[in-house]
Amino acid sequence: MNISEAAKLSGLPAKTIRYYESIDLISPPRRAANGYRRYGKTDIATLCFLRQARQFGFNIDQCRLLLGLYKNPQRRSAEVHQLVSDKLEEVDAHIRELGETRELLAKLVGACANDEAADCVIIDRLAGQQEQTQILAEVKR
Amino acid sequence: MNISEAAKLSGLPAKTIRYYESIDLISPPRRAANGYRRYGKTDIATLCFLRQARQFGFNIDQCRLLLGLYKNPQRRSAEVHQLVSDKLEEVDAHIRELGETRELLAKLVGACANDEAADCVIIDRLAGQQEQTQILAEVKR
DNA sequence: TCTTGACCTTCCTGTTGCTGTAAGGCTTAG
DNA sequence: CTAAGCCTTACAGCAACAGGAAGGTCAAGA
Repeated sequence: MNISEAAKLSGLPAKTIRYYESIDLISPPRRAANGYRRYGKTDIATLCFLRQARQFGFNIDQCRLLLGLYKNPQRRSAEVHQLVSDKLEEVDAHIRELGETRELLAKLVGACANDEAADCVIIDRLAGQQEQTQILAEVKR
Repeated sequence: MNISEAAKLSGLPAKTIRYYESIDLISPPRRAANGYRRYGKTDIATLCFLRQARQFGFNIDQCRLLLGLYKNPQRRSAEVHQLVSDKLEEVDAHIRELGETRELLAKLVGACANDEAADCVIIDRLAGQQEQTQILAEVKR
């Protein structure tokens, strides 16, 4: 099948498939006489695997590792487990960080007068607090 | 003061300050006779504002808007409120998305045998389920 | 037969928000 | 006089693609 059908079946844009080939994430497929790329079922399986892994938040390098394990019948499931639990921790850290940001933003939204006045708690907060003291110290000099 | 002191006081790398100037996020500072950039307290305040806004997750274009409001004494606090609550929603959406990913990853980690065997639930899951049926359909043809 | 439209190819550029590096000038201390 | 630690510009590169140009191919319809 041609690249557009491979794209449809795998759920990846054709552009992305070519890109993956260009960075040696997948091996170059056979070519038809006219130069068109030809994909088989194994290729589609690989592409699906990559789509899923990317959706799970693995970056390209991590996908490379996963793909290696996927294609290696000698793998130990513990290796896979390690990769995935590392990623889980990564995602957890990211969520915690975003959660903190969220709380701060929520406070700002709650504190803001939200009216026609120019006076704005948010602006004041963004302008900084501890920074202001630094600046005042500068001014006094 | 020179750029490196401005960097120290604002908490932004000197590189970033020059970058912000190059994309017209901040206005070019005065120059000393030797061509060095000279910064004053107002510049530092602006840079601090930007650092805070970036930490809150605002992208450069959003920072541009915020900065406009910051510098405009005629602003209405409602405009600021709007920008920030939009961002809050954005962050919430991001957190929800990551939360779903997290749950899926946790399930994978929990289901994996985590041993020396090659058999691995995670790999199977990443290889896809509904995709497999598609492939089987292909194979049968 | 010709043409139209839908494929396919490669190559180049742009995105976001910086960071790294090269190559060079200024300034100050020893 | 030299070494260090500033400063300058300009260009390249990161991730993970997306968009578009310029051109070749293929099947269907007038």
